[in-house]
Amino acid sequence: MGTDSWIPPKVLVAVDLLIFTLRASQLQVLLVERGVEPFRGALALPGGFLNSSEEDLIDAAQRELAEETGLSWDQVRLDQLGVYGAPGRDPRGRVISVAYLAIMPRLPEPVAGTDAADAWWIPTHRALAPETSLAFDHRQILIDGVERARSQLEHSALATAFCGPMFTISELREVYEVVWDIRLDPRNFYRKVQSVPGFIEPAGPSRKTDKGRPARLFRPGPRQALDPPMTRPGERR
Amino acid sequence: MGTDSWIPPKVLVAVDLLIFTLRASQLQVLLVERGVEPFRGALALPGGFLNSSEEDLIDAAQRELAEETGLSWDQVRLDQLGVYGAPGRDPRGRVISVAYLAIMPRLPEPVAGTDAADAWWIPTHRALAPETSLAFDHRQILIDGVERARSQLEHSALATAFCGPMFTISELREVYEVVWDIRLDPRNFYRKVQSVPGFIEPAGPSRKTDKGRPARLFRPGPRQALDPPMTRPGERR
DNA sequence: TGAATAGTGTCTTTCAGACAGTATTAG
DNA sequence: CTAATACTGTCTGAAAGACACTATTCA
Repeated sequence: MGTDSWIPPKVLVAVDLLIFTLRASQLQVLLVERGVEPFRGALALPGGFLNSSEEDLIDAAQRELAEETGLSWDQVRLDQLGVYGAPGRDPRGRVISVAYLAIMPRLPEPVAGTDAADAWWIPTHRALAPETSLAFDHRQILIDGVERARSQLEHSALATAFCGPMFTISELREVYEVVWDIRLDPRNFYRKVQSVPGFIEPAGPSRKTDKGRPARLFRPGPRQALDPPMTRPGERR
Repeated sequence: MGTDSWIPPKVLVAVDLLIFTLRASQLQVLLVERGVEPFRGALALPGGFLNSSEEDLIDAAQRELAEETGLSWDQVRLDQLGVYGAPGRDPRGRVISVAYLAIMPRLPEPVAGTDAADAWWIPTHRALAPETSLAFDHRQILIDGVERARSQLEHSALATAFCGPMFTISELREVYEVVWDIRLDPRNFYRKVQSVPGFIEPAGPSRKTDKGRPARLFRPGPRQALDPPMTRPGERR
């Protein structure tokens, strides 16, 4: 349209990571303190620009994930959350950012990042509190990511990603209770979760201890899409 | 990391549109014939590059939508489907494409595009048939878009977007039947759809004619998220 | 022993699906 | 009238939620 001399603009492309985990019975997100302008000193999602014109987006996300957490490829599933590309979102110029969602199993240690001495787990409710200011449009990305995680618990086996390779049904129930911010009946949950084919599988006759009677251990099953879905109470009606 | 002289790469950004509608009891998608290389002569999704560094992504999508269909802003809802940015997807160089999903009401006329004498409605099953070749990775985008539309029918009021401002419950049912490719019991659907609060509202005492008894007219209700959701049969168990 | 958590059985309510039957139009 | 579609009523089976009960551990 118009003259032949028009040339489409090129823009910078970044990837940002929403890394969620469960700590202290809270949904927490990994945030870094920015060491450079803009937003120096503010909290932000870990991320960065593409390394080269040949780097795939998902590869860039996995590279950032490895840099921040030490976890690499096939240990953590990355889901594309969306693109954030409003013209004014980065004061340095036009940058569009592709956000990825990652879930990490509950870990007792702080972060254990490689070059991430400036990274912390922050409860999402605190990260989203009015007094916390996040760089760029990362507050909106975080809001969208929490909502995505909540939704994914219903229809996918995402919840098991919050647990280790072995877990009890109580631990799995805590994932739902924390992310959805509700209480679930342990007995109904117990049977419900086992009735979904392929969701979880018994993991040997082993057991585990905590406070009362030892619980059976399970591992994630083969199914990614849950059918029938886990129904979120309070959403109905 | 590394030297200070490293400069992140800039890439071209495109928007591509998945425009769906219902025609002849089929889910159809608007495709254009490419007039230039690469993929000259092949079918492709309508789309194009950002106009300028200051253009917002959604604005670019709406601009393309207006160019292809004449429909503008607030007439059609656009949902971001995702980013497609594999390094080799465009032979011209690195291009990442943001795909948007749009639903248009059923229209009797062909296309009525402005500059789109080379645009056609194609049934999705034909566009996805092995003998049809689509440019770039547009086949994958189409696959993802169809799946997104199917999923959205369950949890959102997207189905009403396929209808005009007034519709009968039979027309709404046809949307579900076509997109999900199933048959639904008209009587159960009739009550189910009215029991979801805010989904549809009676639109005056008016009526409409087709073949048998005239049907009441409805209009879209205020709710975007459906609760309880419409359940897709065949998905359960 | 009691406290705490794991796991089972069972009842009730709710809702999706099946389907008979009535209402209103065109021909 | 018949054919066709719109709409209503009712039954049934499956699943969600409530909750009593038993099992197994620790202190």
